[in-house]
Amino acid sequence: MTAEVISAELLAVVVAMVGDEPCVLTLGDPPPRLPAGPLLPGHRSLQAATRRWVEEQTGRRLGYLEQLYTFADLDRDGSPARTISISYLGLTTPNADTGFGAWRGWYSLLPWEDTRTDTSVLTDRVTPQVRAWADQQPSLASERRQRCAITFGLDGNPWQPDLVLQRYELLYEAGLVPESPSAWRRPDDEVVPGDRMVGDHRRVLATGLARLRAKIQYRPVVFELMSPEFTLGQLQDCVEALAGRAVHTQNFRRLIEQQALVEDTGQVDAETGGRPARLYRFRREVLQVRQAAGTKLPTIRSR
Amino acid sequence: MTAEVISAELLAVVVAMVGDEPCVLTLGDPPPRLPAGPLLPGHRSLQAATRRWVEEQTGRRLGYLEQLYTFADLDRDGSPARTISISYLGLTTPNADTGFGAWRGWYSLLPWEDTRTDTSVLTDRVTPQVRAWADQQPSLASERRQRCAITFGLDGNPWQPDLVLQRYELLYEAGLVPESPSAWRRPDDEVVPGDRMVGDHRRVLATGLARLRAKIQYRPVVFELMSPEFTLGQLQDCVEALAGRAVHTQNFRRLIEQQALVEDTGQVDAETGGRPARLYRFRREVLQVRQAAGTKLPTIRSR
DNA sequence: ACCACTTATGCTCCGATGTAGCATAAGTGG
DNA sequence: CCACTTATGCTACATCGGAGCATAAGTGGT
Repeated sequence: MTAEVISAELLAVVVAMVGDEPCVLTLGDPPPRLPAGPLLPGHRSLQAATRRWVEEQTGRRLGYLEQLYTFADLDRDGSPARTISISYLGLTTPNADTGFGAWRGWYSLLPWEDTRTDTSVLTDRVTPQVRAWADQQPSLASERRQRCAITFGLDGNPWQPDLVLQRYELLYEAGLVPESPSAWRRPDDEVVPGDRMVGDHRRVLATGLARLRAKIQYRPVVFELMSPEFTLGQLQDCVEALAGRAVHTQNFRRLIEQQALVEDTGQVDAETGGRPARLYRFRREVLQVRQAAGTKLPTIRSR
Repeated sequence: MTAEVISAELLAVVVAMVGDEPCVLTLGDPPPRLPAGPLLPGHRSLQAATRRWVEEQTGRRLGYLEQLYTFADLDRDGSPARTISISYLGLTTPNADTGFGAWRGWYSLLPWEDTRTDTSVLTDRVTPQVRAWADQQPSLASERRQRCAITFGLDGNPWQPDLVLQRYELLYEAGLVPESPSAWRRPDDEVVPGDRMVGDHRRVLATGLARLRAKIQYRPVVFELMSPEFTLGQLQDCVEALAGRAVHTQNFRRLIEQQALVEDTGQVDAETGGRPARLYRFRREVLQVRQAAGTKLPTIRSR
């Protein structure tokens, strides 16, 4: 009974805003994959190893980086040798975009998660399939219906943006994503829309998205995705893109201001298409003080 | 450049309430250690492996179990071969206590974290040492002072219960815990009180405690530590023990009731030493609905 | 029986916070 | 000059959270 021989791999979900779209850094295709690499003897720490691999494979330096989750189920891929995957979430800006790899929109990979303006993907392509799955097995129907209603916000339940992972897992279980074994060779129209990724990378992406959506509610991490100076409108767009939903503008501004998260630069951006907006800068000092207190976001406007 | 050969180990922080004391399951001594074991080929998943090892080593079945963090820094111990440690947080009740291992009070291991009634450890033994460390290097003093003030709630900053890990790490850096290399052979009175553990297990414990304190604020996990029926007073004691601080009783009750987390059993417990208390039962149904909404706790009574 | 003390429970006051909407400012392109 | 866009200021109102007062119903002691 000796310990299993194992190799460990680092997996990075690197997020940046490209225009109005939240994107993830991917390599190769099709299907695309996340930057990843094995843990080597020279690596000092897991975090350092992740930084190195991302830099080597994509030519990009990461700023913010936090550990996400460690996966090691036996059936992750077909192979008998087990790989432990330690995943990280990184945040950057797409500036100086000289690297390799492609910024791919989150919502091309998980389209049902974008409920900012158009919920037709959700209501037309996902919800019906999910409901059908629930009713498929009469003995489980009531339990499944409850679960669907909560994770997808059906039957009067609220849509909860940060249940990303629960939604993906339900779709996987239901065989509604092509990665699922039970979706083997299902035709495209019996499957939910959204580009697939290598292995379980789409699940890892969902884990990252879930974490990020949860985190922006209590830590000022949004600013890691902004350029040094920005208007409150841009900041709001960013938050809305991440959360996948619209926010009450006036309340958003008040909240940001009263928390003293930003300071006025005295400059204005006239390129807004409307009244020029003031430019602000993130007050990095608050990172010290706000270890716990965090950014609060106004809860979401009902439409 | 092949992948490093590695073994992976599961580490469990298993928590239960023994009387009024929150405890962690430990083995051996001195110094005590957390239940742990290598990942073996037969293990289906990391979580299953953790369950097995805990059961085998302590004779206890776990209920709630969630992944905490994965450690793999090169300098974790002296050895050149790297071990990846994947830590889990488990919650149980100490019922049917037939197993091996000892329930050891959190606060014998991290005494400064208990600010429920007596803060003398903190104010007499920890704060002065921490302050001294900050002032030790004039060039870093201002930065360090800020950090100390925030993590330990000095100079008007609020005490934040869930900064457990930050506090431990500061003490470690400052050489104020005997585990720290820079505390090598320091006499006991130049070190902060609290029993040490094997390796970095005390850091892992701090990670678990931090997670738990954060989590009880937004998920109804406290109930995993309660027996099936309990009074609101017992529930409050449990929360206070976990958070390490006192809570306003009336507000606590209001909060629990208005969230409909519990239901009245119709019975009473006359053993309270005062007016008999109603017995309640956790409404397991809410686990479904409350995936995100969570238990809110009233913030803390000022004394 | 009465008293001091303990825990349980009900209720109110008030300030902070969050939600929603109205109104105005200052640009753009026709 | 007008219609439209985005930015920004302000207010009314509901809800929530924090703190305290008051009462209920047990205990043990004299």
